[in-house]
Amino acid sequence: MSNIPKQYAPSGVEKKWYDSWIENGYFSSSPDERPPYSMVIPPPNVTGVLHMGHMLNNTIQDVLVRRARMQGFNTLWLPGTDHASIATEAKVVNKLREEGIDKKKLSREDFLHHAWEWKEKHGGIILEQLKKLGASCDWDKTRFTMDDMLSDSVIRVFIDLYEKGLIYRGVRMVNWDPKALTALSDEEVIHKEVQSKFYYLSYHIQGSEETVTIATTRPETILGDTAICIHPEDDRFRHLIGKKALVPLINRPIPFILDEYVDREFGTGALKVTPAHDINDYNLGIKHNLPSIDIFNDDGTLNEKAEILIGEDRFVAREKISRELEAKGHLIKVEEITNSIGYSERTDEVIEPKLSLQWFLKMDVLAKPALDVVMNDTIRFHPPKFKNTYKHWMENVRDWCISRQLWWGHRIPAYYLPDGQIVVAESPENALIMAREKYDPELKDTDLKQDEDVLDTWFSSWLWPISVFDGISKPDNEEIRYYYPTNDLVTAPEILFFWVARMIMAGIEFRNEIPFRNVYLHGIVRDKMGRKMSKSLGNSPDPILLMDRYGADGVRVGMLLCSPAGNDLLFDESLCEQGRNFCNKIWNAFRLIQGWEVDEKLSPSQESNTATEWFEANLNRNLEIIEDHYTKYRIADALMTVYKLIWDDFCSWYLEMVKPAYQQAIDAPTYRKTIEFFNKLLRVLHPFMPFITEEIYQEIKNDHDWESITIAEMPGYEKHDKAIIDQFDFAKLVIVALRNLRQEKNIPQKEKMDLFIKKNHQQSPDITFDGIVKKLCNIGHLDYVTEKPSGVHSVIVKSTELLIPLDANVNIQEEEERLKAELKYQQGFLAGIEKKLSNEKFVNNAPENVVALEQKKRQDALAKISVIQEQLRNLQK
RNA sequence: GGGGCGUUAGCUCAGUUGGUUCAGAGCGCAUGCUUGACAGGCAUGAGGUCGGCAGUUCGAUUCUGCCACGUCCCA
Repeated sequence: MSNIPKQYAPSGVEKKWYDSWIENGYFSSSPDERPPYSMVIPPPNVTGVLHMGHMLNNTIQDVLVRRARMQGFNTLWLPGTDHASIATEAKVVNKLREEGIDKKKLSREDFLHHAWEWKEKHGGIILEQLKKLGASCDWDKTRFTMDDMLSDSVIRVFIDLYEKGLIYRGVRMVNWDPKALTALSDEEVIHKEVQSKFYYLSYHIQGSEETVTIATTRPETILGDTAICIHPEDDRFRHLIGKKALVPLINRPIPFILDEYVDREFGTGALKVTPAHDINDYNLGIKHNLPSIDIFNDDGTLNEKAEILIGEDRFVAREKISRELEAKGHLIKVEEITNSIGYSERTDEVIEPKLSLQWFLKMDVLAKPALDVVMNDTIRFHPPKFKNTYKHWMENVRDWCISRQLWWGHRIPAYYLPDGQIVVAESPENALIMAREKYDPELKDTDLKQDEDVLDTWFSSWLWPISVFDGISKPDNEEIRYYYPTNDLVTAPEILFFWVARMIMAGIEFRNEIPFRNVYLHGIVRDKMGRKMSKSLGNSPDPILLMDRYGADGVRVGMLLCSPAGNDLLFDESLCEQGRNFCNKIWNAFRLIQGWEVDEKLSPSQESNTATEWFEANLNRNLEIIEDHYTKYRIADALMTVYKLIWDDFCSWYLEMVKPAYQQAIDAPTYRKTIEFFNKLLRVLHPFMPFITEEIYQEIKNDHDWESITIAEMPGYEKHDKAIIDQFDFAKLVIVALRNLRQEKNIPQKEKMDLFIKKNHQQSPDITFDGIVKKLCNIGHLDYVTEKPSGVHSVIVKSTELLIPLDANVNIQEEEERLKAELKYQQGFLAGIEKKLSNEKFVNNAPENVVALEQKKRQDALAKISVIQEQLRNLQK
């Protein structure tokens, strides 16, 4: 034993086995006659580095995949990354700026050259990091959303949807990011409550001395005002109908309109209407046929339509115009209010609602079937509570703005003719052919101009489970037919709509089949104070350092222990410590067993036979429980069950039962049984802790076993004997009671003691575990008695009395108090049951078994009471 | 303002059709353990009116309603 270190050292072990797994191709998959188990990774951004969210997400996936592999499925976990238009373009632009290069001066081709260079250099970091975690992906199948195969799919899908009339181009109010200079989808806008100023401004009425006061948080937008709206039933403003107000500073006359949209209680009850810069005003503008004056440039500065403050940034303009309004007497007062402001998810810039010509995908047709398959459990969400959230979103879905004013991404395959006609085709050549056929046979290639914009990144991600198998372009290829639909998807609820919902839509639309059967939604990793982990707070541990410190196995356990499905998890490094300690526990069980000397001539003792019989039954019972947890996607519970099975049942109970005395040998049958148990336990544990289980498996496996635990068979549960488990549960109570007594009476474990057992109420002794009780409690003589001897201390377990002769005098008074308290509790308990049983309504209405149960409880209580009473009488003798 | 989700031990969470001595787990905490697998360990123990108030029921942590608090989404 001396040559095995006392503490498990993961560092060398993990690299060694990961390399070996890859070398042997255990994670590679190609279609064959076995049933498939497939899963696609939620592709991380190429800009990303591994954070705690990835750790959790990928640990869960790896657990599912490794288990499926051991269950004999042909398992494919397909890895990859997405191109992250906005984030990547921002990174590349910044990098170029640091090198003194201005993006605007580059051609599209040159810029893309830089972007690809950046991607090749940094884009694979995160996947490399996942290997350290032990991720059992098929790396040969690694995909990227801008690979040719996947890009083709995106373009084909765009064309298909355009031809179906689901994609259209239109002017809409979009969320404009003036920093990234692109439109964003609704989902990319984060609303925050902020303190704002509420400016009360008075407008002169044309041809009158009168004024009207409106309130706004954005005084600079008055320059785009085209009406003032009042409630039709608001008497305060009735006399103004038909007159015109003058926009301060520029004196543009604008009409009054009537609409019930106005909240009479809010502000002054008169609402300025700026259709170009507010979504609600925009809708009012359409309804009342108002002109729309867009006063902003794309970068958020004012343009010539504003008439004044041209070229100023919107926030500078706000300050300047408020001072000028005040100087000219238009500013009545300023209030502080909190309101909700939209920010760009990527750049944190305040979103400017902006009218703009964009490409949209109609959602209603696609959403309907995608909602149905979730509501009728064709696709199951785990936990199912997210069905509600999903439903709510799908029933209120709005058209998806899919164009982005960027270069990095899939360029929209729309081509404009000189007269503004549009053709949509997969290549410029095809576009030209189509344009000639449809519009003008004389057209030349230089007459066509391709749309400058690219598609939203999610417009490629939504195809991911299909496009990674080339299932769009080659719908009948072997891989897509074999691996699709995938089995499970593991992701976070925050991208339920961004991604999950859209994948479901795409699956149904393009394959007429759901993309996955189960969606496991895990929470967000937060710090232990409940704050989201972020770079700026610096509260996120570096996963790589964590794995160096605690081992990948330890960190995996740490992640999983705090991650019940669907809940956010408060991560604490001490959880990894717990994982590491668990490794050590297993390691030392290995040391113990490895150190045993085996004697082939010995036959097993009665205790060892009982122990193996019990553990076998107990193991199977736990395998059944674990199976049930997996079925319900309760990964944390499955792990905790294994954890307790190994630590408590195997190490603390079983090994202590069969452990030979100091410097004694163990008999061969018990030894072999113990190795067999250990082997099974390692296999059950392997999906959670792949490295240490392989390390030990390789040491204890037999010649006929699988060459690696990664491809070994996952133990299934067998029918087991429940009786012996119950017998042991009682023995356990006895052992704990005796240990407790030793501690109370200060009797060292080393000191042998004798034990008399008195069964009551005609119960006959069950001696199955007596040998084990003697061994674990260091009992000298164990005898059954019918009368209580004198000078013994007694402990009651159920209705059995344990009687221990003690040298020291028994403290009668203390004993009496203890018994009286116990008696009181039991009598109270009995009274409750009696009350229930004497209630006719209960006896008549409750199911038979419940009533029977209460009667049994009464019997037990009565029995126990009589034992206590007898003891009290004996004490007083 | 509208909606979703949640509130159980000091912390993080289980509790599966209302009924077992059912109020649980892990961690933490307390007390005691130095030879012989493991102090990254062993043993024992203490902690909760199941957010509040009503209701349904023979019986509610579990079902219903209202309220409070937290959190997320939408406007």
